[in-house]
Amino acid sequence: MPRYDARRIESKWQAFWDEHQTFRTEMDPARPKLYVLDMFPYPSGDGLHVGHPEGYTATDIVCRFSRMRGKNVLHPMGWDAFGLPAEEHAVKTGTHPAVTTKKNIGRFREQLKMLGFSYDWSREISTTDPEYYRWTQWIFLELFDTWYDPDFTWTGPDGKARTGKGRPISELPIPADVAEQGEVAVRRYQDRHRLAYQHEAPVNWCPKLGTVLANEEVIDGKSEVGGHPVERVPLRQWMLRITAYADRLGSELDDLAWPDSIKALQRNWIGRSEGAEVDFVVDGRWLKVDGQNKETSSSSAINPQPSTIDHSSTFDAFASHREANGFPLDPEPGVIRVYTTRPDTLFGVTYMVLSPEHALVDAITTPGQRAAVDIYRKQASLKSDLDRTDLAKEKTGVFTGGYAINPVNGDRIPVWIADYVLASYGTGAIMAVPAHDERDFEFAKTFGLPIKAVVHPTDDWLKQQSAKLVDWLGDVKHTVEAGAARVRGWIESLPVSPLLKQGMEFVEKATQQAKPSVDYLVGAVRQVYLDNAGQFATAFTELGTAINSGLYDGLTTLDFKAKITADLTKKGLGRKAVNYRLRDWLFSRQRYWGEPFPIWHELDSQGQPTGLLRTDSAADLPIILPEMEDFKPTGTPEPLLSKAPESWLYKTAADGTKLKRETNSMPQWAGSCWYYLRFCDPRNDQEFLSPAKANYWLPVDLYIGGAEHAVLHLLYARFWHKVLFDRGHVSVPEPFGRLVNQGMILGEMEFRAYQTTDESGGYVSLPDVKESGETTRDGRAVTAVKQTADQVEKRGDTWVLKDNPAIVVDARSFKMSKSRRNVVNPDDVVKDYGADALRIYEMFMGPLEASKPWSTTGVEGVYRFLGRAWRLFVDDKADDVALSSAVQDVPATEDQLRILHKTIKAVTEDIEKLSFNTAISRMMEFTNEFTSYDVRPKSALRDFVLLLSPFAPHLAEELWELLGHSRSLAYEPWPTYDPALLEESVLEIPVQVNGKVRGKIRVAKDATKETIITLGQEETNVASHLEGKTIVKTVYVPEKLLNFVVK
RNA sequence: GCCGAAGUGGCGGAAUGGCAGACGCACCGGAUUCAAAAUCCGGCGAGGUUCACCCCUCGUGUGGGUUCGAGUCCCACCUUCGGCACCA
Repeated sequence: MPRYDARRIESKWQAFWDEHQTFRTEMDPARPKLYVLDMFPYPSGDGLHVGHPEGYTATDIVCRFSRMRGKNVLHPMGWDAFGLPAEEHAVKTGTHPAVTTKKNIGRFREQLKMLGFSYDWSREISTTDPEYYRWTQWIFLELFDTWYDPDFTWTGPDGKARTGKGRPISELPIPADVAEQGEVAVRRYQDRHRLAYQHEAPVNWCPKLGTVLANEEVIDGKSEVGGHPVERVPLRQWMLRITAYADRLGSELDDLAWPDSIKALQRNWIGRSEGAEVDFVVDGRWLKVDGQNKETSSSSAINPQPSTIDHSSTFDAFASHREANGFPLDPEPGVIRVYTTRPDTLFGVTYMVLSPEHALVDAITTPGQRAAVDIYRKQASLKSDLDRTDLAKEKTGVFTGGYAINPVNGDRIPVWIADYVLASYGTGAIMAVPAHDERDFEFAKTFGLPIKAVVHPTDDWLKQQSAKLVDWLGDVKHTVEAGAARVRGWIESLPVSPLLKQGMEFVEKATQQAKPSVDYLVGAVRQVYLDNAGQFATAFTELGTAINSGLYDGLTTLDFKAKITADLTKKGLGRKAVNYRLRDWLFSRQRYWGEPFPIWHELDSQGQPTGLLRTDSAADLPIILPEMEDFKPTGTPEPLLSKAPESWLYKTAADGTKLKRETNSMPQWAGSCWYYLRFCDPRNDQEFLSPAKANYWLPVDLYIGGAEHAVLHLLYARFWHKVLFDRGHVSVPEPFGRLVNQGMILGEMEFRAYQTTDESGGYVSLPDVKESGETTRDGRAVTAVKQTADQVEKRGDTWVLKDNPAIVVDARSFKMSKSRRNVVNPDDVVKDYGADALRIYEMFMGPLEASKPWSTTGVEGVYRFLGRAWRLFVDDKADDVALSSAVQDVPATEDQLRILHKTIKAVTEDIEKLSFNTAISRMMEFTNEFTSYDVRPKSALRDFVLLLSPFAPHLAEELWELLGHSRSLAYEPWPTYDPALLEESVLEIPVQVNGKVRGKIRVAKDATKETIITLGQEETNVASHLEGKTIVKTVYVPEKLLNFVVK
């Protein structure tokens, strides 16, 4: 009984592919290449998840298809194997992370082979392999050896002209005053300019656990394990200067064949904004001595005497100095530099805010305010980023007592500190324009600061603000005849704000003169706005026309911005500036299981670091992780590697300098940033990648993976790639030409009814349950109880309990998770239905990019399809596996050829579009049709096997062998279709009357339009709809449709 | 709040502006079988009408619009999901 036996067939062909190295790939300049890549998996101890095979099957189909179309396909797989879980396992059990990792990789590899993916396994790599991380360290040295020259113009090997380039540190110009100070000063100067540099940055230190935590281990300010409080403590860190590349990372997205949504996500993350930097001199802090500016003495700063200082002369001195000397690279002491995207609102500045960490805070604070300022700064420093944003929406801040001078009009502006201004963005200081910025508006309202409108709002905005007035306009119109008194009474009856009241009074006046209209209302609201913009609920932050801005009045926002930026530049008081939301990349971790840095710290005679660095040479690489047995945290924020053996930690250089090794390790991103490069040349022990292979294989033509990597991994990899590009190691500017994000596979649909937890245990309808799902709207605790599909039914748009239709239940699919116990294990699916069924099911579920819920019965459906395909060839009632007698060497009939060629066309085009679900349904249709034939031409079935092979490769190879072939079909030419065979000799044309189908006619393919129209009119049902009407127009779409328009 | 994606039968989904619901699941009926499983054949949006075939009305989140014709294009809105969130 040779039923379709997936297990037998699949293990047979997996062994065959392994033995014959069917998918081994070599570079071949004579053939076109295709590089198809899956996102690098982390080999977790849980093994493969059903989400993995989704993207992997998609790429595998493309690869198998492309090989058959003559492409030289690179399709590799490897392991992103450094990372926390293996290390945590080591802390718990003492098992070395390398051991755990090796075991997990073994399991993953076995599972992937079980699914029949056509990887070139000879290229397998793991980031944890010293022969791999040797080159990760080498790339770090390249980053360390590079500085970014933003003004360098050049044309790359891609033929595109660029401004800005990563250049060798040896080419960094050293300013004369630095050079004068000697070699140490020069080295420190260079270190400040490298793409890899050191910086004090906060880490998540958890005193209770005695360890530093990664960001993903911190949830809501508490440790993920144990829920202990986490502190932010500053620690010396390695940073990568990704911000230098922010502009190119943004602009070079344009040419990539990536989903627009992912591009938008990256642009959003980079967050480029254009504006201006403007300098405000602090009142009383500018003294001109002998033509040179000099800060007033610190004593006068502490004891300023505003009464004796003529602040206009402060500003005059400052302004004339700037007029002569221009805008300096860094502001002078006593000058606050702000960044703004709205320089057109400079006339509306009513206060300024420094971030609590700003360097000028101390100097500017007056004695009277010092205590308050110090307390506030202390509080701000204890708050985590989270406290500063989510939890604390209320604006807080303290006045410093100091003032600065507005450069456009000489106004004296109070300077505050507040934590809504971030030290790490822009210049860490802002000019506040409460009338036209939402945050400033809230702050000003909280602290009673003036709000001065300098942009005339649009009518649309005024209308919106007066939405209630506009709504009532209709009533006003109707009541106007009744007289102003009645309007007045009506106004009095409303719960009005001062704004409304004033607006209404205006309306009332208007009604006495003419018919009221929206224009009157807008006029009223405008009047109120100009009178006091602070009365409104929100600030006007859109573009408008300048008011209260001196000579600039009447300019549009855009014109104003351009003009004032130019004017400020001329006076040396400001300049155009660009800022990014993107921050530099914190590149070090305090962990064991990561790549060691190839860096040494010089020590002085006391054994203390001098701050000077040395690197290992490329020849010293790899720097192997030290052997350690104890992976317990150090108990301090010190990295775990500081517990490494002395011999690993220390050495003495040839010149006698004592050196200590860097004890931070690299983050998991490091290895996954460049693995796609190594796959091109995985065993090269001379270079990270040979230029010939790079030129042949790069870029990756198709990259498929989950959207969770849409921002970080893809941005980091692009950044490294661009540095390697600038340094001449790769010749294409972008790593991934085409990117596709697979959607998430959710658990099976669940129905859940809510029940109260008290003894009554009554059901509660879904709308009565709070969004948290824990209590009802009136506060009773509830719990969700799973219902089976036959306990519920659909009523209208909602699902309800069959027994109690008043109770609406929750019907949805959830993300698969261990805690929810809805995880589907691919091993089980393969055991029950086979790898081919799993592959086809995952592709048949829906569009690749969409999220979709798992369905076990759906797997059974495609399994049945494979059984049908099998029985197309094999008589399952025979004793042996042999071709069915229905399969014969006869020519295919016209109908059969048409079906076959339609299928070839559809499947080919669908694979090209990555529309696998529709390709599969076309093959199902073919199978259904051919099942009904008692005689099945071998030639047609042969082509069908080839079409099926990318989707169900095991079954296809087996059938191919049954058809009498001795070689694998992996490199058989892909079937082609003959357009002439697609056409039917008789067409069926739907006939519409006024756009509604009223009948169908069958006509010969070559029938004339006239014949078709006549036949259409004669069709019985059509004729009945035409009766008594006049045809005013006849629309005929050739071979598609006929439509009569009648009256 | 901002940005992005998506709303089509009981379910997953299909449809270059041209017959809405291909294909699959579930369900129903029939054949085969001693019986069942498996398999094969057929039906399957809602309502009306009809012995039946037919035919009619409604129907792609809501409301408008463009068009001979809209799931598809335009405008406004609602809901769900994902991302960002004091970025000046």
